[in-house]
Amino acid sequence: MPEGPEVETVRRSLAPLVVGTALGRARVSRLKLRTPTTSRQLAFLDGSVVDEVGRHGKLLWLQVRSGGGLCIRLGMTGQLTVADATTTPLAHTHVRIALGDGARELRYCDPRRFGEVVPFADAAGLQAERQDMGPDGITLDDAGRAIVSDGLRRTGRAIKEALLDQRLVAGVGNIYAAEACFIAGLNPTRAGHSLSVKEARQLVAAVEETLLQGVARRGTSFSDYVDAEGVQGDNAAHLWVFQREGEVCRRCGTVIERFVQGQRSTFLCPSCQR
DNA sequence: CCACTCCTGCGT
DNA sequence: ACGCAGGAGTGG
Repeated sequence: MPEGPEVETVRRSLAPLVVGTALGRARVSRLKLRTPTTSRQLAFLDGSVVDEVGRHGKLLWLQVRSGGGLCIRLGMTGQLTVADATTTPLAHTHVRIALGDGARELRYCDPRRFGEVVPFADAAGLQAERQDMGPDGITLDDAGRAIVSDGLRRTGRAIKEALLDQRLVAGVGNIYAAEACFIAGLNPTRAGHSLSVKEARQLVAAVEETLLQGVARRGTSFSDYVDAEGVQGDNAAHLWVFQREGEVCRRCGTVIERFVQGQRSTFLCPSCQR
């Protein structure tokens, strides 16, 4: 569920709740996440103070003073929240880590268990988790923009599938890939190498625009997604095409179409997108 | 490149 | 009962 903007919203809402706070004991359920993690593996965090909450693409991490920490990938249904420790956790809460004096705790809930909570020992360990990711789409600089637009023009893949590849640009998922293609006026099935230089640049600009809009609206919530305080985002009401099959294009009035591309749903306006 | 897999839950 | 869901890896 969560893409870059949702993860960034979690990061921003989580940071003030945990930075400068000591982590306590971690409790992990027996049900396995995509990468299994045990309470034992998280024991080294007990007593360390959180220095930073970071993000690159859809990867989120908490770094403690020793330089170690915790990487979190939210998968499709992950929620990372801070809650009063006396409240009953949601079903499918797999990890609970006490905060400060223990009145509150950090909770990772993930019904489908496609996400993961993985410890890292030091800066090199964190770097290893970030290994194969391209530049972060929310914080692109000129060099990053060039890497992404050049990468698009070099691939024979369909542009929407290319945008979903985290090695090209990190943080774009199924919602924002479809939205970026709409904003750029490009059919998602266009091959990357069919793009002119200008079209590739427009697509990169559209990726940035849609991701930044998502952040500004605190994420897109259809069902599961909430920030660290349990608050939903407002972006769903502002989408151009995603999940709007059969509705009319907000720009031209043509009926939005849905089809399957790379085993994922894609949406487009057949008249705005060529 | 494609199909399939890991899971649960919800809407039709 | 079935199709579908915001992710990502694997194996053919």
